[in-house]
Amino acid sequence: MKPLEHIRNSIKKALEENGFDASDKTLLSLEKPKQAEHGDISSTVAMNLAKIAKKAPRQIAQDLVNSLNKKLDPDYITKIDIAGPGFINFYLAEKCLQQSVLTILNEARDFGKSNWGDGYKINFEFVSANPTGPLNIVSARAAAVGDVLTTLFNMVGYEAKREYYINDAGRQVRLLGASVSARYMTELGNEQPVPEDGYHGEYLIDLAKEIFAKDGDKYASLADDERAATLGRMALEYMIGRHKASMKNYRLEYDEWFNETRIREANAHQKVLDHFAKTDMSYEKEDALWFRSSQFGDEKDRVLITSQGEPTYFLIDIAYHQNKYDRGFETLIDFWGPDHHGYIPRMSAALQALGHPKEKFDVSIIQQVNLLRSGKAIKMSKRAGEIVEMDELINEVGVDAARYFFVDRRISQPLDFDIDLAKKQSDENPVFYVQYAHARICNIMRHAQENGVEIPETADMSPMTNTFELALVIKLLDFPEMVTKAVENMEPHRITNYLHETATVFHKFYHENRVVTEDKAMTAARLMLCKAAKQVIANGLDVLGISAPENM
RNA sequence: GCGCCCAUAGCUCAGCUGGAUAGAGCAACGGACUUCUAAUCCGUAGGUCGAAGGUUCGAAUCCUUCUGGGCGUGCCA
Repeated sequence: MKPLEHIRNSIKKALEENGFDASDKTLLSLEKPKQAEHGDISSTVAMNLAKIAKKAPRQIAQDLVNSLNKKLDPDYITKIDIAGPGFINFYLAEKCLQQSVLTILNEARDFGKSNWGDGYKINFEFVSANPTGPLNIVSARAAAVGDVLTTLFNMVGYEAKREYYINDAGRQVRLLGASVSARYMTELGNEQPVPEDGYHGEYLIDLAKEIFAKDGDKYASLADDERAATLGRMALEYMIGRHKASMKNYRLEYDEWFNETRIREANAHQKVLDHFAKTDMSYEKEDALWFRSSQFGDEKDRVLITSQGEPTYFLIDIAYHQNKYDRGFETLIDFWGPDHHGYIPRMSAALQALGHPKEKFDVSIIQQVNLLRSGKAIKMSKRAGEIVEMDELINEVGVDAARYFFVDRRISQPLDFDIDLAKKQSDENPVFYVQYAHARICNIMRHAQENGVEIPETADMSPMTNTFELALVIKLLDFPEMVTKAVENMEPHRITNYLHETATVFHKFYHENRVVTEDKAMTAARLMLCKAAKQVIANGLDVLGISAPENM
């Protein structure tokens, strides 16, 4: 058993023994004291109980410690203190930390995993960009965040899937067709303007050229709307293909690419309309059909069917979300761009009206990205081809740096992405700092082997006693805790922070302790410690989808 | 007007759900390579946590108001 688990279990039993309710998981959370003299692990449970129990926190702490002293294994804990207003501080036994190195290595790739989520099925939908143009920078951030969070949820025992919704129908697709058709005719020498609200990006000129090179003037004789439809389908396919290629290049594998057409062809939105009609959730006004979203806290009611008789995007989207529930997902989590936050109340309202509890649908807004080059913001305008594309950025800075930077910030925070920094191969760049720690460990291993020292499968860890070594183990043991916290708070940046801190602790250890020496027992123990550090850093980088280089 | 996000060191940000003396990284300055990679480490300096109230044993963290910034507020998607 790992020391944190042991402490947690013991606190739980101590709580029960003293007549407290121990079912609240948050009561059992542990923290690391900032000052070394406050021990290795600390619990605030006594202070948190003070209000409920209406007793002095130090008194509660004393009662708990009395129980704890009877339960704790001296192989794990050498001392328990009560300090300040009622902190309970635990001092870990050296032996316990030494053995923990072996535990980490034993769990290897599974170190960090747990069954906290209990197989609960969650659908993560993210990016879902319109297939009318290349993916932009915000999509790149959403992709990184969504991918990493899905990985984290799966690590702690949820059954989480990645999903991408493709809007391959509706008004914007017609506009795409009209736009590419205009570009195509222009290519043939019959200049036509791209519709005002169409897509003006250069990528459609390129596509028109491609079509012309392949098929010549084959489509010129078609009627305008027929040509727009035909070329529109080609453009759609081309764009979706590009989106898929971008994601693959970004090391992101979706479980599902879901076409809007599937909803429309199955007439799934009709079921939503029927349900709303039956439950009096909809009404007609000014030739349109409205949904009573204001009854669920939205500012006003929303249109389901326009006065022209067309289903709105909103209606189709409701049916799509219902479809996700129908496929067995218990909770839906969407990541949307900042321009969509006004859309949350109406979708939440619709799903509640369909009988889904409010908490079964959650949206996280991923804030915008500002690209910086030479310290200045790059203007990203959606107009007339000034889009800075996701692929351009990835090609310039690399997948590793891009993923790290996009995840290294709270998602509710706008992100400044410094292109120069991301490319820099120096200590200023956190990605290299972390990767370097991994490469450095690999190098120690190589050096050992070159000098005839075999990398041990196991070792007597008792020579490992100094503060740098023990500090490293304590840091490594914190990894599963970090993973759980990242999931609970939907905060993937905790993983990058953790990795950076771990790299720091390792570099300090490296600086103070020579690993491969004449002392065979010490060498073996430190090699084991290095292996454990390598494993944890690799696991963390793996969560982020970032490579763990053997040398740099 | 209303709604969402935000305000912490010169810059970029953490701050583990209310805890102990507010921390990193960059930038600045001063040190450490005959050593398993100096892509590293050590040290110095830098703060009225936007402002004012409130809640309590205790607030950067929770509540209210204000100031200042970003975004949104279609029978678009």
